[in-house]
Amino acid sequence: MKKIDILKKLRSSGLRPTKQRVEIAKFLFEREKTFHFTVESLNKLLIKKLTSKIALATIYNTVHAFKIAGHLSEVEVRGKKTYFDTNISNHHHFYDSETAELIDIDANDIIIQKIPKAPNGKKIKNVEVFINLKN
Amino acid sequence: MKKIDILKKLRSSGLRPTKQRVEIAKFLFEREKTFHFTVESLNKLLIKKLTSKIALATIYNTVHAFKIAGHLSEVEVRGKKTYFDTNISNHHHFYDSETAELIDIDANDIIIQKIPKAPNGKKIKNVEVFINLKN
DNA sequence: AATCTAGTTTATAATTATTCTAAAGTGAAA
DNA sequence: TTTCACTTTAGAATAATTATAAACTAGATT
Ligand SMILES: [Mn+2]
Ligand SMILES: [Mn+2]
Ligand SMILES: [Zn+2]
Ligand SMILES: [Zn+2]
Repeated sequence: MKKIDILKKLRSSGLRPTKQRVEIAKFLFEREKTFHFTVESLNKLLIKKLTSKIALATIYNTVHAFKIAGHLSEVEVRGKKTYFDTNISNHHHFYDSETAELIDIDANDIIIQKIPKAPNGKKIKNVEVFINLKN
Repeated sequence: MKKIDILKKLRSSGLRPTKQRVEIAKFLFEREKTFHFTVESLNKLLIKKLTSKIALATIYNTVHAFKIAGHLSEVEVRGKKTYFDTNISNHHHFYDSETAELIDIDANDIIIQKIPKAPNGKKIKNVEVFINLKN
């Protein structure tokens, strides 16, 4: 992912490209594979990577803006912390509760044959499949 | 659900049948249909139904004990509060974010035709399907 | 370049769901 | 009745998140 794309992600999220935001955006989006994280885990990784630390509030604000702009999605995981996902396409997850780790499942790797119709007056927005793992 | 079953639920959860616990258990389990709730919503309903109010800590403790004993299950819903479910069988949910309401889907009403195999050394514990609704 | 200003970062406070604590209450058994 | 382990309860503690407000910065304007 090029610098110009990083700047585009920031601007399309209504964020001016400050030093902190560029660091966060580069860390999130300059990678090949999906990245699943909580604000806490992201913060720890940023501390390891950077020389100066970024205030938690800035990380919360930036992540939130990316989520609103659709550059990050939120994954519902049992527990108190919110999980975010750099994969914003429609997809599913394995969840390994031993390691608290999420693993992507491509939408095409799950085929649902039968599904009930939505309740009266409602439509289906999306279908999320969550596969819990054990050892 | 008979009084004897209520007492059985309490005892099998390691709880002595006190006045408060019996009230909570009757409210949760003496009903035909599935009941989805948060501790906050349960508390509000109990206040309406009962003359004396039960301490929040008692509600938390009792619900937690029922969950540990397997008499309640926990449903993962986007948001900060924990949702509980009197339906402890394997099943799925519609979620209406407008009303913050869960609706049960019988396990037999969803058939998954294709599913990826679990990662190395792991097995599938269970599969949860969550269908988000819109208007 | 110096100035200006809206937007930003940060430390800290506030909020909220949940859990903990410790003091007072209860009830079955001795 | 007395006892004592178990309970309830109000309030304190905790943890994730959001809000606040003062100091700072990036760009735009002179
Ligand atoms: Mn969660
Ligand atoms: Mn949740
Ligand atoms: Zn994902
Ligand atoms: Zn249910």
